Amino acid sequence: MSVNERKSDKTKKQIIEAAGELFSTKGFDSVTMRQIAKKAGCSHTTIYLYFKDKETLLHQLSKPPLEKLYNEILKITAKDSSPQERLNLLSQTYILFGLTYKNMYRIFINTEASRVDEEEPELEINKLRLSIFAELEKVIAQRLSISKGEESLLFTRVFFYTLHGIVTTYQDSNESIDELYNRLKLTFEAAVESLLLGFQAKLDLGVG
Amino acid sequence: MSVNERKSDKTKKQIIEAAGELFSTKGFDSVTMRQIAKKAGCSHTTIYLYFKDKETLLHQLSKPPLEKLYNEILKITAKDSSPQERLNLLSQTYILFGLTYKNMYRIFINTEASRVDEEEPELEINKLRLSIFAELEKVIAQRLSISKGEESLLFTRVFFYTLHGIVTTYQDSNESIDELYNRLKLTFEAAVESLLLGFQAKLDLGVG
Amino acid sequence: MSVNERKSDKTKKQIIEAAGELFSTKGFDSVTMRQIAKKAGCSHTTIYLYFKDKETLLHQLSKPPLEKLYNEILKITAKDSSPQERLNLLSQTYILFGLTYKNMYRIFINTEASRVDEEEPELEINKLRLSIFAELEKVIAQRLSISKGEESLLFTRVFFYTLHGIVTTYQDSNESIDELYNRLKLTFEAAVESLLLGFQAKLDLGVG
Amino acid sequence: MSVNERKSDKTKKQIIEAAGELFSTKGFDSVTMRQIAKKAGCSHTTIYLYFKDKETLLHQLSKPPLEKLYNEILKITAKDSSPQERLNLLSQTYILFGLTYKNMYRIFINTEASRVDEEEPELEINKLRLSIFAELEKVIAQRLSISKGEESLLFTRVFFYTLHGIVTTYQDSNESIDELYNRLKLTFEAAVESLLLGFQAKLDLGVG
DNA sequence: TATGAATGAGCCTTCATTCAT
DNA sequence: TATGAATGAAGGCTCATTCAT
Repeated sequence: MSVNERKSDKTKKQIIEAAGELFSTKGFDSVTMRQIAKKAGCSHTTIYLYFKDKETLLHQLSKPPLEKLYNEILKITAKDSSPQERLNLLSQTYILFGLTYKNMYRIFINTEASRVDEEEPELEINKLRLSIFAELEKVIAQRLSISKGEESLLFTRVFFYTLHGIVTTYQDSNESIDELYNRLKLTFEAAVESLLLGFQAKLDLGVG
Repeated sequence: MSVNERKSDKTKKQIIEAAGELFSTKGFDSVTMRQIAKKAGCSHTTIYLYFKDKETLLHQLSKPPLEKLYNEILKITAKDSSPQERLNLLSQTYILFGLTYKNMYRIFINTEASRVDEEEPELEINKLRLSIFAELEKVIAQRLSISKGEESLLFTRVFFYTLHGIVTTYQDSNESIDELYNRLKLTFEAAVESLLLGFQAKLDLGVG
Repeated sequence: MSVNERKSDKTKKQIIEAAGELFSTKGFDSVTMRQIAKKAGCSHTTIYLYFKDKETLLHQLSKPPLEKLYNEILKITAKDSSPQERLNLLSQTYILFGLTYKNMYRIFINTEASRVDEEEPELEINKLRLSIFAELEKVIAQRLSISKGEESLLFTRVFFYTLHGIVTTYQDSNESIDELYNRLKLTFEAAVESLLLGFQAKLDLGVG
Repeated sequence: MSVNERKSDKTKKQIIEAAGELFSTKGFDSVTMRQIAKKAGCSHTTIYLYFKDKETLLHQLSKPPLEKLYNEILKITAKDSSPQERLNLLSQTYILFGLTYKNMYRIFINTEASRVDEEEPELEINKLRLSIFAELEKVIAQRLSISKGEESLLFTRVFFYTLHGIVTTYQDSNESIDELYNRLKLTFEAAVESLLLGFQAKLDLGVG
C-alpha cells in the first residue's frame, strides 16, 4: 500500500508539475493532454486517473500557487516595516507571481464567482482574490492613514489596475523574468510611489 | 478587369469585416475559417487567396482598427482643450477601444517587433504602438509642463500600465461595455487624476 | 461543376454503400467511421462532409432500403393473385429484407415515434412502419373476408410477431441468407398457412 | 481456507449478481467492467480473477437464469392441467423471461453450438435451448395428439417464431414489463390459440 | 485472493489547409 | 478569381485489460 501510495503520489505530482509548466507557458487550449503525459512520463490516460478532465486539472493546478501567493502577501502585510515598504514588497511579489505563473494568474483574474453549480474550486479562487484585494486595501489605507471605506476602495482599485497592467504588459514578453524585472524595477517602484503620492494629493484636495 | 478588381476588393473587404467581427468577439482559436467564410459570403478556400493563413489574416486584420484608434487619439491630442481634458478623453478612448476590440487589442499589445522574417505587418503594428505611446507621452508632458525625457517616459509607462490594467481587468467581463463603462467611469477618471497628481507630487519632490 | 457533382455524388454513394454493408453486418456501435472510410476509399473526415455525424449517417442510410421494402410490399398487395399468394409473397419479401438488412431492420423496428425534437427521419421511419403494417392488415382482412377492425388488428399483430420472430431468429446466423431461406422455405410457408388457418378457425369459433 | 473459499465464492457471486442486473438492463456494450465492479463492491481487476474477459463473464452469467427458465418450464410441462393450459403458461413464462432478462435472452437465442474451441458454456446454453425446445414440442404434440416427428417439429418451430417475435417486438419498449404484459395479455393468448387452431386445421387438411 | 496503478488501442470529431477544376 | 472536394494531424476521452504488489 504505502509503496503504491508513494508511486501514485509521485505520478500525480509529476502530472501536476508537467501540466503546471506547460500551462504556465502555453495557455489552456494549446496544451494537450498528450503533451502533459509525455512530459510527466506517463500515458495520457493516466491523467484521467487523477483528474476528471482537462478543465479540472487546470483548476486544481491553479489553487496551490494562488494560495502560496496569498500566504506570501499575508506575511508581507503582517510585517513591521513601513506601509510604503510593505506596499513595495507586495507589489513586487504580485508582479513576479503574475509573470511567473502566467496561466494561473489568468485564472486568478478571470475566475468568476458565478458558476455556482460547480463543486467548489471556482469559489475558492474567487475568495482568494477577494482576500488578496482586502490585504492590498488594508496596507493602502494604512499608508494613507485612512480607514477602509469608499476612498480606500477606489484607491485600491486604481492601484490594482496598475499592478495588473504591469503584469499583463509583460506577460508574453520573451525576456527572462529576471532580466525584465531588473530592467524595470525602478519603473515599477516609481509607479507605486506615484500612485500613493497621487492618492495623498487627491485626499488633500478632498476626493470627488 | 476593373470590374473583377472591384469584385475582388469587395470580397477581400467582406472577409476582413467578417473576420474582424468574429475575432473581436470570440478569440483567435475559437473562430474557424469556415465561420469567417460563411459570414463573408464566400468559400473558405477563397480566404487563402487573400491571406496566407489564419495568423496572417488576424494580423492584417488588426491594422485598420488600430490605425483608427491612432487617428482618434491624434485628433484628441490635437485639440485645444486642457491637457487634463485631453488625457481624460484619450484614456476613455483607449479603454473603450480595448474593451470593444478585444483581440485586436491583444495583438496591439503583444506584437513583437522582432519577428523579422515575416513580411511586415508586425512592424507596422509595432510602429503604431510606439506612435500612440508617443502621443500619450506628449500630452502627459504638457500636462506636467515638462519636456520629453526620462521623466516623461517613466510617467507615461506608469500611466500606460494603469490604462492597460483597466482594459485587461474587464476584458472578459460579461457585463456589456456600456454598462461597465458607466458603472466605473468615475473610478477611471479618478485613476487618471490620481496618477497625474502623483506624477506632479513626485516632480515636486524631485524624481529619484 | 458537373464533374465535381459527379465526383461528389460518387463519393457519397460509396460512403453510403460502405456504411450500409458495414452496418448491416456489424451493428451500430461496432462500426467505426474509419472502417467505413476505408471501405469507401476515402478519408474518415470526408464522411463528415456528407453526414453530420455517425447517427445521422445511419438514419439516412436506413430510409432508402426501408422505402424500397415498402414499395415492394405495395406492389405485392396490389397484385391480382389470391390473398393467400400475396401473403406468402409479402412474408417472403419481409423475411428476406430483415435478414439482408439487419440493422436497417432493427431501426425499422426500434425507431420510436417519440423523439419529436429531432428533424424528421424518425417520424418518417415510423410512418413507414405503420404503412407496412396497414398493408399487411389489408391482405389479411381480404384473405379472411373480414373488414378492418379489432379482429383484423389482432390477427395482424400475431402474424407480425411470427414474421418478426422468424427474422430475429435467424438474424445472426452464420448461414448464407440463400442457403437459409431455401432450407426453411417450407417451414415459413407452413407458418403462414397455419396462422391463416388458425385465424379462420378462430373466426368460425367466434373470436371472444 | 474454507473461510477464504467462502469469501471468494461470495465475491464471485456478487460479481455475477451485479453483472447480471447491469447486463439485463443496459446491453452488453454499455456496461463497463468498472460499473460491475462498483456494484459488486470489489475492484474491477478482481473480476478478471474469476472471468477470463467480459464476454466470458456474460456467458457464464447467462447460464443460471436460463437454467431457471428451463426448470420453470419443466415444472409447467409436468403439470396435470390440459395441454392448452400448459402451453399458455409456458408461453407466458417464456415471454416474461425474454422481456425481463433481455441480454440473457439474446444470448440464449444467439449462442451457436459451433465455437468448439471455447471451454464449454456455449455448448451448455445450446443444450438448454434444445431442451426447452423439446419441452415445447412435447406439449404441442400432446395438444395436437400427435407423436414427435416432422410435423411436430414444424409446428414447434412456427410456435417458437411467434413467441420469439413477441419477445423481440417489445424488447426495447419503454413501457414497464407489467404494464405491457397486462395490456397485451389477450393478444398473446389469442396468438397461442390461433396457432394451435391453425396447426389442427393443417393436420385435418393433411400436412404438406 | 485482491487491488491500485498504468496503459494502448481506439473512438468520434474538428480544423486549417491543399488540390483540381 | 473562386470553389467544392478531400485530407492529415490532432484533440479529448473511454475502456478492457495487464502488471506489480
